[in-house]
Amino acid sequence: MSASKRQQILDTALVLFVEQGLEGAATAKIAKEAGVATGTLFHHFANKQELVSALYLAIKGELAERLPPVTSEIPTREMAGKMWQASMEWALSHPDKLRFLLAYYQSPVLTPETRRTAKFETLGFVLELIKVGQARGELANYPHELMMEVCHSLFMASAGHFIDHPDQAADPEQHQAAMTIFWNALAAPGHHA
Amino acid sequence: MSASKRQQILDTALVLFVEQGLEGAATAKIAKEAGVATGTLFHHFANKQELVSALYLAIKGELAERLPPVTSEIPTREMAGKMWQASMEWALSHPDKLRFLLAYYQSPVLTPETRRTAKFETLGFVLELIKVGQARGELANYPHELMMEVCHSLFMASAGHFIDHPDQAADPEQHQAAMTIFWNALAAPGHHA
Amino acid sequence: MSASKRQQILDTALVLFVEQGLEGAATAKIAKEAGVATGTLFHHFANKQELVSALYLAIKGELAERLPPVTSEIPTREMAGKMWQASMEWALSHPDKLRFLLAYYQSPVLTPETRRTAKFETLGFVLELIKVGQARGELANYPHELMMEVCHSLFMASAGHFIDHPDQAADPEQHQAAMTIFWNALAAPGHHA
Amino acid sequence: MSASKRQQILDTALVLFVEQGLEGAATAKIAKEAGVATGTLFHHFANKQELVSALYLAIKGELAERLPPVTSEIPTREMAGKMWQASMEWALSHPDKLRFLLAYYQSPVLTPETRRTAKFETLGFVLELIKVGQARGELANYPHELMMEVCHSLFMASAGHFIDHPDQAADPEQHQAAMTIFWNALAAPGHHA
DNA sequence: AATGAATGAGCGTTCATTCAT
DNA sequence: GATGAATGAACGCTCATTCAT
Repeated sequence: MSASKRQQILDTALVLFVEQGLEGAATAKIAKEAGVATGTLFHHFANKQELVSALYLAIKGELAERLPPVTSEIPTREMAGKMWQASMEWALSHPDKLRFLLAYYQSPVLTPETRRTAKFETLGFVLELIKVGQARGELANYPHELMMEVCHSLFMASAGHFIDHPDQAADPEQHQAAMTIFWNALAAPGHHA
Repeated sequence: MSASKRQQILDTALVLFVEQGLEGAATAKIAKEAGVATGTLFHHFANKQELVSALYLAIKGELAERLPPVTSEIPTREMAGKMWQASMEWALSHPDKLRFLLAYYQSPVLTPETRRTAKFETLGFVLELIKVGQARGELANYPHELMMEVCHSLFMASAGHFIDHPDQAADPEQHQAAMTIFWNALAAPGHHA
Repeated sequence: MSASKRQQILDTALVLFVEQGLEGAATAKIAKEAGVATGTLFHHFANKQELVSALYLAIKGELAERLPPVTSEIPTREMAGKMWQASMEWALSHPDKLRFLLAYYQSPVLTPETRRTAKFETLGFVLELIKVGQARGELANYPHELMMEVCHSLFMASAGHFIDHPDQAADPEQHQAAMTIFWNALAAPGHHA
Repeated sequence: MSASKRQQILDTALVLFVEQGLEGAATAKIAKEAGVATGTLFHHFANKQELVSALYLAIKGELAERLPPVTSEIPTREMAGKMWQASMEWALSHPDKLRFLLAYYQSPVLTPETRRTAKFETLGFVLELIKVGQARGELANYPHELMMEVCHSLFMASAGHFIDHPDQAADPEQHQAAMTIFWNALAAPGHHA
């Protein structure tokens, strides 16, 4: 029961944070909506800030889990395509989670520490993929940090776009377009689509 | 004096919002820091929400003002390059303003109305540029909304990256890389760098 | 009006602190009882702790004001008697104030800083009196700090006793006894009553 | 183990109450620090109030145990001196306990009932000593209650003073002075030191 | 007896906003 | 227009206490 109460709180917090913002969602409201007492929330999370961080990391972790392992047995473009597709499928089936990441990635309420953990622990595979692609000459030789930012922002922007416009998300051509944009942004000369 | 007080409030609000978040920056704190009375803030802005919106639109407007007019007399790639450079120069000389846009673009505290105004009034020229580029066959024929999201997110991510890493911002090669990524993302086949 | 609200809060706080203890008297209760809004209390005192300290120092200061100036023109015993009487009169006409000092002098809720201020700023005259008396050979040559503690505790205990037992406070002989105890405690050999 | 848990709780409560005040020391904190579960504390003490009272009475009782029995076979002054010395030795070797008594004797958190029990059950011998001394003409004929208050307050003040100033506690002359003050305060005329 | 997760009333404090001056 | 004291609802959080295990 205890673990489930913790989870209920996280689930409810996600919905309320996305709907009403971090400050719009009072801890008492979250607890009530989750069907637990106010005190229970603070039994599981030392304070509201920690609830936000825990939620952020849980979501990033969940995304990371859904992704296929990086392998160099297939061309980088194919590998990147699989990644993109898996991520996008996850995003479209968990729109609230994507929106939460989108809304608070840059917010000052997230500690740099939390951001860092999210970046390196859960997105380490992106860096790996970039290195492999560069070694094979399939990806351009831009600085790694810049490339990671580009990966992150293009995916987030595309996913957000599709979530905001479900009609367009239903069109495979648009998905194809988004993936092509992503690939062309980072491909080495001669490897563009 | 009155007009200047309004501006003092906006200037102070920007700094405090970026440093401490929207809710971390109490109106009383903003007023005090700006050197005006609490009540004065509410003479100039009906409520806090309006202060946030006014600040958001003022910043977007300031950015729009710095940009060169869209013209079809030069190749799209050159035009896009000028746009990118002018935007980036503005961003790097106003890091707080960029960070503010970055942090609150996706936040639920901004009304959809404000977001819409920002998008169409101040970023209308981006759409214009896309249309011109597509007509000439220099830009790919992706859906306009998707392309605008990509423009926005790539610029924001790159500018944020350079502001966070001033050492890398000093390297012209990195700026070149960022621009190339931007161009390649949207260029029509055969027009990649 | 503003100064009076501050005073209303102090007056109400005194009563509630004595009746219900520091923690029993919620800030909201104090404000309500004082006829002001909760926020007003915090407009005048940064936090509850500061309200307690301000009250403590205000009371000590009020007592100090009531006392006659130390002079060496009369015998030490007479001088001490005047002090004692003036203090006791004040205490008996402000029983709540005396009780407040009594209850919180040793409490860990008072910062050492506040205690120190009370001791030296408002009770400096006691030290002065002791020095004069010793110079004249009328007071015993015990260490000053010990003597001050004795002065303080004998007065507090006696005043508390009389406040708890109004019937005994009405008997001049008992007051005489208390004063004699006080004098004999500190008198030099040969000067006892 | 059970009896020892009760004792662990009392020991820990003493330390935390003295350090952080009655309200600063949450029952959960006490339990944790004592190495027992929250619920265990409430098995041994019906509620927090009872824990405080039990602690208060236990300490008073411990002090009473250390004292020599009152006898009329030696002069009152000698008897009082033995009492004072035994009490002071106990106080100096249990500074936290003394401080606890000091801090909460006057506090409204202690029920009058507890205070009364402490006064008559554990300090009955003081009254006895006073009566014997008066019968012999060695102590002044002041009202008993006043004399008991004086005994109590002088001892508490002196003990507190020595605990706060260990350097002065090391000086036998200061102890002599404190005892002389105590005796002179209550001695009958002609019996002063 | 012992545990510790759960409770929810109540706390100290904040803060957007008002309004008399 | 400008001021800042005053407001009070709402917040994050605490904590004595309970109870199923």
